[in-house]
This record gives sequence, structure tokens and C-alpha cells, in this order.
Amino acid sequence: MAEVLRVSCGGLSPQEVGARIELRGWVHRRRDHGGLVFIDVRDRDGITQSVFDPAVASAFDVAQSLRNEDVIAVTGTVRIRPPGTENPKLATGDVELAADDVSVLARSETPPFPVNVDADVDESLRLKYRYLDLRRPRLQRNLTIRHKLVKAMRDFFDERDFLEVETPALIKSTPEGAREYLVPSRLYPGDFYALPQSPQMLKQLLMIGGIGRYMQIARCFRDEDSRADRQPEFTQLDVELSFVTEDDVMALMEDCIAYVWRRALGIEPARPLPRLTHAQALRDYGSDKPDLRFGLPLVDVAGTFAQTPIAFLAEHARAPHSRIVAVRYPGGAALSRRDFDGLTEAAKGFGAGGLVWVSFSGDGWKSSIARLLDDATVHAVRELAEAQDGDALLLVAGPRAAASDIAGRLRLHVGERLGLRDPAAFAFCWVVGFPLFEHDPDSGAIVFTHHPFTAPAPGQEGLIDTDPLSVRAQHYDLVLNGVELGSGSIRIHDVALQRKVFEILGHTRAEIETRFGFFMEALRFGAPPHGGMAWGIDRLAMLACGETSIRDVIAFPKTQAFRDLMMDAPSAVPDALLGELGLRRASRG
RNA sequence: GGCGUUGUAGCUCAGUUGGUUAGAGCGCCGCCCUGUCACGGCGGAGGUCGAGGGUUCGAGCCCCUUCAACGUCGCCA
Repeated sequence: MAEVLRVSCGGLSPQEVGARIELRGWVHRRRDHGGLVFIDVRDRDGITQSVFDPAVASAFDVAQSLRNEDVIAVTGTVRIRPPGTENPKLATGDVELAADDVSVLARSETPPFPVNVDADVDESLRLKYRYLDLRRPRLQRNLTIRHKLVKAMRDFFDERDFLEVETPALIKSTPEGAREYLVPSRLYPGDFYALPQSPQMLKQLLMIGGIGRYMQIARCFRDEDSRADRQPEFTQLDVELSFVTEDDVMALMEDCIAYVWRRALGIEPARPLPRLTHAQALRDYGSDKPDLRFGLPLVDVAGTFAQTPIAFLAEHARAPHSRIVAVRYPGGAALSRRDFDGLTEAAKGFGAGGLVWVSFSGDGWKSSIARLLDDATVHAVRELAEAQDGDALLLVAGPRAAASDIAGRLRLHVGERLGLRDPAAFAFCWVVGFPLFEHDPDSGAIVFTHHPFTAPAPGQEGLIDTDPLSVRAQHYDLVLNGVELGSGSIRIHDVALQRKVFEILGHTRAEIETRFGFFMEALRFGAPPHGGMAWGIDRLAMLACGETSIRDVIAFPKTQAFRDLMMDAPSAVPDALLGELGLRRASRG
């Protein structure tokens, strides 16, 4: 007997005709004609049709007993399909395996949802039986793309002499920013490790350690409520370099995204990537992560309302820290009252008190406040916002930050309604020139915009004492399609400056010592200037795959409520285990 | 933590104003079928209407509570 080749289910072509082949995989579908049985065999690589003829009775009988998702090994001879029976929908559709032997490696119960099609299934069911969901084309494709993205990242940095260095998952709790996951210590009852929110200080210590060029595909943990684009644990591309400037890091990371997109998706992003300042982004798009897949920038129209008798507009037209913003809605004049009511509701959902709209058609204009407006004002606004015949303008007035935010969300809403947010389009941009500190409107305190290790712009160190809110940070964000892909900065490498920043943030010397003493000490032993960046790989993969949830690019994701429905975690543990860890169960309210 | 949507057969869903025995497609089981590929034909099984309580002569439908998934706001240095 001729040698039996093992081939994947997607690998058969007319080249193999005549060869004896063993195919192993899952029963994708059975078509039993009584006197002839077709079994489609599936693996990650593809699908191949095998044919069983009653002439080979033993194999035929087994074939008739097969059910979807049984695992089988089929042996037979590759042959060209009879003319007219080719299947153009299948990559292997010109050939088939004439089976003469089949063994059942494992039977499958009827699956709880169809595995052989990408039909919509309740997500909790998909999560409970994730291993079945993983067999389906969508996740097979997404995980493949994710692999290619990460592989390209590793290749890119390897070619540039970076070291991938692993940092620990069990570290010291440094309770800043996001809530941490804590891990009890058995050997030191009552003490805890924390899981890293990110390897931020560790990678800086690697720079102090002379590694110079570091990257890592790093798992991070944050105990915050999740969203469609969040999970309690997530993966970052973490990068850090010594002796670099903002422009060095951005140039490197821009090369990286282009390399990754080319290698993993075959797409060449338009370069150079647009660069916006933080102030520009807020002014023109009402967001520090603008979606540049479409235009429709916000337009300031406060000037046209300087003399208006309309009280709330007059107030914001004159107030120094207010804006009146117009969002253009192309074709919006065709909208009905009901549509505008819907837009007003949407605006209220974004935090607006209300929404003023004006629409333009050849012979005139209409408005939600038509009785209060005059032709001159309306035409001035139209001129500024460059509204065409048939367009509408949505006007939002309020304090600068709130009005920008609301108008920015309205802009996205309009873009969504007009189908301008094409998931197959990729609009990257840089946002730079962030302030180092911000005012927290709730507490009134000064808080950092990025994180407390971010360096101020060169020459602005002195302003930290006199006017901290005016200090620009050496901080840059990479944004894709309105999603923040990652943040980076040049770090503080001077211990005195680092201490000063902590103090501005309200920490006492004693607190700094307790929380960050090891780090402050390291800064005293020759810390090189350094900076870097981190990207959210889950989000990156989500956008690359055209998905709207990072759960669809993670093999075993948790639900929005942090539950693992497959393993049923978190779950109770025996009291004995708790005792060993020095823990006692609290009574549940 | 707040708000919203959803929850009916294994899956995806329909279910009128509260009214007799809760339906469809797919899947599943059985029989038939030698060129199908969403094979086809015939027959059949399958329901705690998420859970608990209430209103009512009567609840899948109305009310309250609760659970879950998802979305959203807070939060996420």
C-alpha cells in the first residue's frame, strides 16, 4: 500500500490527485444520500469533502453513523470531482477524498449551538461553551489575525535590537490610579502582592538597569467595571527606550504600526500619521481621541450670538470659558421633526440641556428656535459652519469642556447615522501636547493627566511650582478610529523632579517613601533619560478584525460583570484554604 | 453603583386587548434516497415561557422583587 500522507483539511488541491491521504478533523456536515454519504471534514485550515461508497461497507456504515462535531480520521484517495459537481464555494472544491477507511476518534454530543455556521448565538452561551465557539470561522479568523499582529510586533522590535523582557505579575501594591487586584501571601499572612496595572515602573527600572531597548507583550490587570472594550485583564505591547525624545518614540511607533498593519493585514496606512495637539483635538473634534475617518469638525459660532436676545446663548457667547459649537449634519434638512427630537434626546443623553438646530434649503431656513432667530444671525452661523443647501446645523452651548464633549459625541452620532464610521477604514492619528496636570472638577485637586512619571516639556520644569496647570507634558497618544490605542511619554529621570511632582499631587514625603521608595532610590543611581509607550493589543486586534468588542479577539474572555462563564470563576474556596492564607470570610451583607 | 435592552423548544425567533391544547424555521431522532455541498422526501419527539411573589375567574402577556447576558453613564493614573 502506498504511503499515507497527512494533510490538513484546507490543503488539498488537484496536485494531490491519486495520493493516499489521511484527513483528521471534525465532522462539519454529513449529507447522507442513502446509497452515498458525503462527510465534510473540518480543521483550522479548511474543509474537505470526503465521499463514502457502499462498496466499502465497513467505512460506509461508520460514515452513516457520524454526527456533526464527531472527530474522525478518514483515509482514501484524492480524486478530481466528477464534472459539474465542483464546489466553487470551497477552496478544496475541485477535489474530494474517495474514502475507504474511517475511524472515529471521539464522538460528540449534539452541540448546544450550531458550530458549522457563524450564526448569531446568545453571547452567554458562546462564553460558556467557548471551546465550541472557538471552532467557528469568526474566532478562528480573529485569533489568526491577532497572532499575526503580535508576531509582527515581535519581529519589528527584534529587527531593531530590542529585548523582550518578562516582568513579574506579583508585585508591590502602589495604589495610584486604577483599582488593583490583590493576591494574599501565604508565607506572610496579612500581606499582599498586587497584580500590575501595567509594568510602568518595572520598565523604567529596566532602563535604569541598562537594558536600553525593551519590549514586552505584557498582561495587565485592573479591577474596574468593564465595557465593550475592556476586560479585567488585558494585554499591552509595552515599549521603553533610553536616550530618546518624544519624536524618536513617535517615529519608532509609527514605523511599528505601519509594519504591523502591512504584515498582518496587508494594508499600508497613509503616512505620516496626522498629528494634532490636545487643544486642537478638543477644539475641532470635542475629544482627545478623535475619529478622523470623517470630517465634520466642530465650528465655534459664539461670535454670531454676541448681541442675541436669547438668554442662554448670550450667556455662553460672552462667558470666557464657554463655547457655542456647531456640528454640521450633511443632508440634515431632510430630517423630520421626529428625527430632530431624536437628536435632541441623544444630545441630552450626552449631558446637554437641550439642542438647537437650524436647517437650510434653497429658499430659506427652519429652526427649533425659529421665532427667536433673525436672518442675519442665521446666515452668519451658516457662513461660519459652511453649511450647504440641504444641511442642518446642531448647536451646543455651554462651559468649554462640557460643550466640547457633547458636540464631539454629537459629531460621532451624526457620523454613525450617515455611515461615515466605516469599520474597514483605518484613520490613525497622534495626539500630542497634553497638559501635565489637570484640575479635577469634583475634588478641586490637581491630578495628573497621564501618570506621575511623565516628564514636563523641556524648560517648563520651573512652571511646576508657579503655574502647574500650564505645564505641557512630553506625552503622546496614538488614536485609531476614535479609540485610544495607546499612550506614551518621556519619563522623569531626575529624582528631585519626581519628588516635586508627587508633592504637587498632594503626597507627603512619608507617603512617597512608603509607596515608591524603591523607585525613588533607583533614580539616584544613574537613571538614563528614557521614554516609551504602551498599546492596548486587545483594542488594536478588535479594530483590525472589524469587531466592536474585545471579547471577540480574546480566546477566553470574561463577561461584562467579570465572570468566567466557562470555568465559573470567581468561585468560593474551602475555608481551610483561606486560613492558610491568613484570610477570614466576611459575612455577606 | 445608576439607567436601558433582552430573557418563550437544543439554536434563532414569532406569540394580537389578559381567554380553550404556546407556534415557525433550523437542529435532533426514525425511515427512504448513488453526486450532494444550507442535499431532498416522509414521519416523530421536544416547553418550569429566566426565577420568586402579586393582581385576576383566568397571566408568556399586567405589577413588584430578583438573577443573568449585553449596552450605557460613573469609573478606568
